[in-house]
Amino acid sequence: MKARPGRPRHAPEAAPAGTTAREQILDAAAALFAERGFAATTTRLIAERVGIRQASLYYHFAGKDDLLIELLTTSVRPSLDAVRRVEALAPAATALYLLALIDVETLSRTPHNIGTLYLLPEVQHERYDSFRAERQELQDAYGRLGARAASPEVLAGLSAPRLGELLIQVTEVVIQLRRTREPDSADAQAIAASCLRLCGCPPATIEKARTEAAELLVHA
Amino acid sequence: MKARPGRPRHAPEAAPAGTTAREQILDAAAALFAERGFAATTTRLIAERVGIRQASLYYHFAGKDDLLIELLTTSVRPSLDAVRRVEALAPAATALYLLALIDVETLSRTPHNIGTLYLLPEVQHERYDSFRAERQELQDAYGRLGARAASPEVLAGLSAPRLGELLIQVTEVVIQLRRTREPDSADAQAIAASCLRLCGCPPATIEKARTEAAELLVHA
DNA sequence: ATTATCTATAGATCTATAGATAATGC
DNA sequence: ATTATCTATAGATCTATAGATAATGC
Repeated sequence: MKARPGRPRHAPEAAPAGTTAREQILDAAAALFAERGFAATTTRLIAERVGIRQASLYYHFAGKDDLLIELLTTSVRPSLDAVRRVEALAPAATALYLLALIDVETLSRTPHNIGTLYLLPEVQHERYDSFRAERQELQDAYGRLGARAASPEVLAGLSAPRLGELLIQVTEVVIQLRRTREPDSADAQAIAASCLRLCGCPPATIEKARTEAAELLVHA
Repeated sequence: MKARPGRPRHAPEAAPAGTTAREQILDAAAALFAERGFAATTTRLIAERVGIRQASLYYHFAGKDDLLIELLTTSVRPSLDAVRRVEALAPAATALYLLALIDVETLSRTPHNIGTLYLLPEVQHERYDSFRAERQELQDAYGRLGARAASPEVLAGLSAPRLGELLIQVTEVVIQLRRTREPDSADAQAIAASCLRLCGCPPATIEKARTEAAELLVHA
């Protein structure tokens, strides 16, 4: 935590004050993993961006894998926290709207579009099981909320788990979107509304959810 | 094209009859790229799967990049063909439903879940510009059809390009879905219906689109 | 003669470890 | 003395090229 002693770096440089070496490394790794993928990112590249030598990474992390694991787990956390805060709310349409909104805002503001990491092929490996399990929790929550908010005819053609897959997929459009532009709050509202629409909620319900969600956000 | 002469392979083996060496290589590369990503797939691994030596790949392809380029371009083609067949149809809801349906079925049946390749970080590189341009065409078509099918209140909050992003994102849930199970035609119908619902189409319109689309598919 | 493969290998990485060293803190 | 870095390097790749060779076709 405290960053004090130790031999100085060869590059005396631009270390943003108040960040530990660990944080600097994770940040550099996040940027590179998101941009070029995991396998194509070398430890040398990460070190260069931090301003240290390649071998110095190993003082802080046991290997490249550990970097990705840490980045992945800290990235779902905020969404799962949002689930806990939101799930008990009624009506379900409002809860779902709010979850989508928070999720999209989080993905929008995360440095280096970290959501991209979910898409890396490496994440399918069992080494990252526990991350995928957390992600599945989030998806299940979307499924439960969606099923509560959905009209009966929608549910006839779409089980809760399938709904969860669709809804999380809709919110994550923001990851793709960030590749071409900076998402704004109109994007977030549009995405959250799309979730409800996909559930078959009528316009009045969506409008109500929108205002109630805005209300709830102010009070938090 | 003809596969005849040439020194025999060291592995006398299981080459599926009627496939050229080129095709065998592309197929092996597709499977590996989809499973482990581009950078993590070595030319040796591809060659092993084909049953040839690593260096023999270079007789057929100039390098790894060319493999990915060829796989990507042949993978959007069918969807763009579907756009041309479908775009002029009326009502727009039926056209959109049909496009989504064809697209989902294509992605469902493609060997090795090739859609996964769209998600590879390498594809962001300018080397793959022309693929991304074709992909953008498809997205634009979704946007145009969606805008024609959407209710006015939906369009108030969502421009055609944004709608395109959302709709293509919804259809591509099938890529994620294939990672855990074999999608069936109920999945395809549910996804196509979700596209219309997201556009704010009322249930009656969706039902009509579904039957009309089925009708049109039989006649093709 | 032509073709499709093979063997061998150069040159360029890349990850991770071993051990030295330049700071601060006590 | 402790800490965080450094230098140096082993060992394991990986891509791509050069040139040889085992088939078929003429």
